[in-house]
Amino acid sequence: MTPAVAAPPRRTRRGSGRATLADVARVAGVSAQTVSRVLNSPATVPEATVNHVRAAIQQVGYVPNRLAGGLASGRSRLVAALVPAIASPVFLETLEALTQTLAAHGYQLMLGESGYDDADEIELLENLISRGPDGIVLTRVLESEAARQRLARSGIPVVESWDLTATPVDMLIGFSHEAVGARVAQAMHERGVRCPALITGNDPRAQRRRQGYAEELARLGLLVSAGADAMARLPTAVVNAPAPMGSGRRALADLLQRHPDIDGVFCSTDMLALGALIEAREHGIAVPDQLAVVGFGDHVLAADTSPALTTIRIDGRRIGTQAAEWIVQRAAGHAVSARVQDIGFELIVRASA
Amino acid sequence: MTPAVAAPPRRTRRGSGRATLADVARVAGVSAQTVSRVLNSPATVPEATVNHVRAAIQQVGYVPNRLAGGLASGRSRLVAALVPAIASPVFLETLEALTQTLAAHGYQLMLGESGYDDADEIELLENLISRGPDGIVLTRVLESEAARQRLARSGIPVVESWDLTATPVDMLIGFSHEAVGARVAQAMHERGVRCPALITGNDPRAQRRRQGYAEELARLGLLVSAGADAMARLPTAVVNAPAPMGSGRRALADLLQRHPDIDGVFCSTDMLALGALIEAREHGIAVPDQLAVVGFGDHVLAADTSPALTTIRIDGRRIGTQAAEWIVQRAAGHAVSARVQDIGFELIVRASA
DNA sequence: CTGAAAGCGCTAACAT
DNA sequence: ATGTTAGCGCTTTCAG
Repeated sequence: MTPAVAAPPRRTRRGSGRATLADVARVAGVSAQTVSRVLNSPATVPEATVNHVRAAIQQVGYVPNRLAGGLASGRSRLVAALVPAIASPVFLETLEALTQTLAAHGYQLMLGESGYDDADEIELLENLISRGPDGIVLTRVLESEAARQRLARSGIPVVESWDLTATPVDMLIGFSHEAVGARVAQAMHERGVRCPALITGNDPRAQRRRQGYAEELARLGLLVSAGADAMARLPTAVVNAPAPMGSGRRALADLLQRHPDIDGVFCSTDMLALGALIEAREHGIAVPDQLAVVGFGDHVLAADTSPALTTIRIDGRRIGTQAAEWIVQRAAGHAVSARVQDIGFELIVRASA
Repeated sequence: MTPAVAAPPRRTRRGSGRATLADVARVAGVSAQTVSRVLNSPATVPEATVNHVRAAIQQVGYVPNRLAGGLASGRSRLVAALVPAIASPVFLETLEALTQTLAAHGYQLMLGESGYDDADEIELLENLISRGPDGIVLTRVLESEAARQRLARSGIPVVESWDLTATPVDMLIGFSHEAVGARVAQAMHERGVRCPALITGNDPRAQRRRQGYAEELARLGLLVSAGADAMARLPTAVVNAPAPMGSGRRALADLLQRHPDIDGVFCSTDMLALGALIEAREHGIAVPDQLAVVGFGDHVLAADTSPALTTIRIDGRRIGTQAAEWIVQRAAGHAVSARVQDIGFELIVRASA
């Protein structure tokens, strides 16, 4: 009897049970490396080998583990998106275009919700960064300096969007909210509105539209009351964002009471504008003849209200598509041609103004 | 001169440049394992060590790499959600609750868009699975057998939702679409509707609501035309899903032409119901006196239309929260108490019916 | 064109 | 209570 030789202590950690590259390699009779090449750069492998390996992949039902791939390559093919509120419809087109474009390139979207305050923003960013995303898309510009620095330091490609700023962290695609306000002011003027008013949410970007609107109205001589500060002279109702339709109704009722002679109102979202339309009808005020109403966002309902809503349209899909393409390019090591893009906006003239 | 000894070939691969566990360990003068424990199970480490290590973490600005952690532990703390269409508002509350609940447990959501056809479903699932999610949430039940098997085989916890089925892949939370239809039929009956009609999308679940509605109406003796097939006897307009409001307007116009005497209409979405409300007004038909209108979904606008919309409310947030909790429990190795949950629905009676 | 070795950053298993 | 070792499954690097 041969003396029993103690087997070396075996630390066993069994894997997931799923087939691995090595399993495929064994079946195909090649090295793991070759299988990896077939998967990632088939052009560098002879066609016969490619086919042979692909058959083995099928046979063992291999699904790559991209966590492992990401760890080894430093490219996770994951992109993080941060939105203020998922349930808000504004960014849906952007999210959708982002997801679709990323998917077309083999990337996957991770979704984070930041809320409207900056409080936990850093923590959330940290959490997303810990997943090693190849890019981060924000549907706003970063305001907190801490968050800006944190992101800049991370070296991860960042796209800020839905706004413009002189100091983007990295890439930027959006439009000028001040210009939107000014454009609506001009439209009011062209329509012959004499006493324009405003219903607006209290979020920073709506406030910037408010400013552009008030200043352009002042320039056009459409602010009747006296004073240097255009915003103070404009009949205005401010509501909490995100504002439901009911807020628009109450806001218009309030405005009409305080300023019975208003004959035009710019609403900072279509939702508010819908409320205004309904409230106007209740008051027997004809839209657009007695009151011109302009919204913002070109909500799906805007074309179907009666009267149909005149509004500002932003190409949210384009923002998502461009953000995705920038990030994919960067991840592929290519430089991005333009890092800042102003996509403007469009005034959609319908019946309400 | 000492003979030059060839240095052993050095395969160098520099990492990301970010601080690692080992860096923290070096600074703190402990092993990497201890740092890991401080991060993942601080209760097992003396407080003094915890504080000491935390200071080192701060000092080097360490952010864990969860790709690596996920690979090593087999738990990615990533959950995949698959929705038919991101831009559709129906699942937003669910998505939001899901994201929030997962975030509270340190998990992150990956979002996938399946479209309304099953074509690329498997491919998309494969893609998500390759990321090693700790769970998959579907806002539907899986219909394709291939996809069901694929998921069952994967061993990943799966939650199907927004529907019920006798054969869930794994966990299930939803409600009966047939029961919704039947409940609306009863409501029509209680209101004294004599000639009920239907405007419906052509998606499978709307069709099941249609069936429940038609059968209950037949039982109540509210289908005037003769025949055995309840669905065939119900005045119905079918539109393509996802249906915009305009489809509802056209559908009602069409119905009124074909069946001038209808006095109640169930719309398979609130969006269609809004269109019906508007079209009724154009025709000078009083809602609810001449025409009762019931929607589905309790859209944010439903309470603010005039007249306010009677509709069916589904607790989408609850679905998201429960799905997240189930998956987190499973990932923690706990068994889940109930694998199937019927959350029912609520008829919200407002002015339109 | 193909393969072997090394290592991505972390955690599980074992040992002290 | 803490450390050591051996992977997780893949890709990069280098050698043929």
